Amino acid sequence: MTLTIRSESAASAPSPSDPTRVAVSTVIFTLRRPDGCDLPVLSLPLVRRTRDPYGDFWALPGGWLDADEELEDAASRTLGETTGLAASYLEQLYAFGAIDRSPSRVISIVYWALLRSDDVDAQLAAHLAAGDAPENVEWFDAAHLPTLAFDHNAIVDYALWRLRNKVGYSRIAHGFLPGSFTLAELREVYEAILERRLDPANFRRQVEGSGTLIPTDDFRTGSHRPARLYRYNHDVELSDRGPLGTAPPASREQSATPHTPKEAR
Amino acid sequence: MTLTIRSESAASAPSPSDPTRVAVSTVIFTLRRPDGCDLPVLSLPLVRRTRDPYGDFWALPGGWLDADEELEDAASRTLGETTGLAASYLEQLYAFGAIDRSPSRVISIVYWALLRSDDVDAQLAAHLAAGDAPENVEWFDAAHLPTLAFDHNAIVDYALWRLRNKVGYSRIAHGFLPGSFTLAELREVYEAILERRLDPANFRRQVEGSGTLIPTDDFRTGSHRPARLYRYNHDVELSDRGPLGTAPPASREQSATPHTPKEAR
DNA sequence: ACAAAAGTGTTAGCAGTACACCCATGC
DNA sequence: GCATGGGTGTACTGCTAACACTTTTGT
Repeated sequence: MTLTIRSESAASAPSPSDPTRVAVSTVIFTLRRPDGCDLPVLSLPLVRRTRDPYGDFWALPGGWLDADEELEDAASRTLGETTGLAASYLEQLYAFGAIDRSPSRVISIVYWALLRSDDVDAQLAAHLAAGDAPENVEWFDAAHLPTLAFDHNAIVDYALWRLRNKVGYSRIAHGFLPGSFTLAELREVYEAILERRLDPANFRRQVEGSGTLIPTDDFRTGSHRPARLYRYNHDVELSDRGPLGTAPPASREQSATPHTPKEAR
Repeated sequence: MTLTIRSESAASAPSPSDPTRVAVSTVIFTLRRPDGCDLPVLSLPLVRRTRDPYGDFWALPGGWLDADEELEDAASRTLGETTGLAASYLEQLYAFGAIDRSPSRVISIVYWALLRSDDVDAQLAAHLAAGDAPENVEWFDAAHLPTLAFDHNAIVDYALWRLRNKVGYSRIAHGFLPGSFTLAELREVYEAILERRLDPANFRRQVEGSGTLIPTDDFRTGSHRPARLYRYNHDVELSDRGPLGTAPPASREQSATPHTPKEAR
């Protein structure tokens, strides 16, 4: 007698009444400088839920996965709908599917993203000027979140852990910055993420020696001695995500191109 | 005018005719010593598909996610159905959901697992003795796979990358070994995974200094000078998976407890 | 002139590597 | 005895942390 083993989708499909649904959510990080404070802090946008379950709770931006939509596109879409911006970095975080995380069975495929600080500031200023700020979206300090809907607190914790880890062996810190920046600005990003001061001298040597930065001929002036501006060297792509790194939709375009926010339907 | 932004499951559920289905597959690694060869090689079990799409192709073990089944349980279940064993290590790898990866939309949440070599050898010997070896399951050398069904070749590549990475900063190598083992056996595991020889002297110092091993009073005899047996120190759990590390089902029980393979239905 | 940030130099310590060497056992 | 793997000692190298120091600007 021999075993008969099933492989994926070899057997009949699940019954159509299967209530398992797939959602895509995104933990969106940026760095914001609180008025008066010297060090920027990690912030993320949250959406206030309008109905049960968890009505009135804050939740991660997200939505149901469209049948003909790539996972990463769904993350980009909801990110754009929430912030009106395009991410400078986007990566899958984890698939959360515990049975009890929602009254009905929901599999959430969660992404995490970075937004350039200047993009965010510009968008907020524009909303302020036009008076059309979305009223159910708010930016929160990542270190002081309220109780969120579902398991979203745990999800943010995990995303923070990944960010802090990844900043050590990859160059994602550039995701918060515009095309050119000073070493002090880059160091400030690292300090905000890692929550500790770094030696300017050693930081300079490390990052200069890594070959990931190209010095420009421009300088940032304004206070004290002018600082040279650098830009990211796109030639060196370290194998951050292994074989997945370059394979998926290489939408490594311009992060400066803001989405057109979809207005209320 | 204000934007109305949806958060996950705030809006109405997708139409019930939505054909998106969720599957769970697992890349299962073990180390097998090819007859005569001195160095063990990474191997994984594959399942031959019996129907289209990709009929007769080899594929990763997996199946549809049951509505009332945790993701990790689904991985354990199909792993047990395929091998008759329980994994010594199990972790989520990635959620693959490209639209064109299957004729119908399938989201595959893929796990990766380790099996103890001695468990696998015992199971194979038992099947040989009883003559009930499953005919549609076969072990393949991870370095020389045929063309697999769906995107499973890319998935295995990614799993291999994760394994090779993780062996550097965590102690998953023990997942291949029984409760007690010599340093040479542990080193052999590292050498097989990393595909390069390691200096025995330096390897000893590194692993002894890490505090992850506890020396026992037993020795492995048989050839030349007896070698001390060590066992894994379960007290030191390095934060492999961050906040997710200890939270999920802490089924860190005995890997020696083999599943009862479910026979053909 | 002075404060403050940009940028350079120097040193100590630590981890990884290479390799020479002794120890204990089976044959 | 001798081959073989177990186990120890030691020197070298490269990276990091710490910190003294020079340079260049705004005020």
